Amino acid sequence: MQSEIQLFKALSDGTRLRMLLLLLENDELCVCDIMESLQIPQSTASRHLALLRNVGLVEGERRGTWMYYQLVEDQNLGSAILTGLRDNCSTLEIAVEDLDRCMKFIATKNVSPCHKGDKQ
Amino acid sequence: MQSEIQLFKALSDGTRLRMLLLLLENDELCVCDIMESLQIPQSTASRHLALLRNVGLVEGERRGTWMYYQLVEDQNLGSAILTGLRDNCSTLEIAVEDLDRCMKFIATKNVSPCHKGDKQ
DNA sequence: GACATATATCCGCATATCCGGATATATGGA
DNA sequence: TCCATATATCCGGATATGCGGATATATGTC
Repeated sequence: MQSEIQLFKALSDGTRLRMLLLLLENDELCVCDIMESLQIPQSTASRHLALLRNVGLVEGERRGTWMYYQLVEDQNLGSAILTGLRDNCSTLEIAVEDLDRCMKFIATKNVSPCHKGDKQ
Repeated sequence: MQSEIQLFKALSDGTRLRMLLLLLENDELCVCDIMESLQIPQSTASRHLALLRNVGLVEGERRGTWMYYQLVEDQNLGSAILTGLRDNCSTLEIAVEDLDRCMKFIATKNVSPCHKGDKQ
């Protein structure tokens, strides 16, 4: 049952739950999207995403310098949990705020891709 | 989302998962049933059961000197997880062994209630 | 190849969790 | 009330986890 234990461990952290909630609302996000949305340092974002990937909740795909992460569909236990997580938590204030920052940041990127909007 | 975090924390421990698997197969169990089944000290059994109770996965009812624990039905996220847990883990060797010891111990108790079968 | 950006990993420190023996509490019976 | 049994809680030590700055790696551009 080690894999189930690791799955639940991965889920038992607020930062990682926020990441999953964000990915439930976005097909894919890169690391900088997530650090901006959750307002956390890059090393923290990357470390948590690596952990989520290790337990199979998330998968990453490199495109250029960016790593795009998305939820893994069709996981045994995981999918049921993610559904329940959305039902229970997606309207929480912090989740709404995260998503709001996310949308704003992505909109900025469309003007100037992944340069934090520092120039045109 | 603190309650969800606490729920997942409670689930991210092998001893507690084994307890839940055991309770999925038995309507109710007292602490001594569980310590015998899992072969763990009494303080460990009691501590983990208290934690499971605190997150609402389990409820306890005192009957005489015994505390009988059972799963809480109709939990939001919890019920879906317990179902998935049974599907994934109930046939694991350790779960089968735990259940086997449990059945044997309960049979012994029917001869001599909760005295570890040390006399008739 | 030199450089800039994006991401991953390393490291030390702070905090949380697990374990199980020792102790405290609760209940029933003599 | 005293005692035995069942359970709960306390405690200290070992291990695990989270954090974020520093550093390493990867990729694209010039």
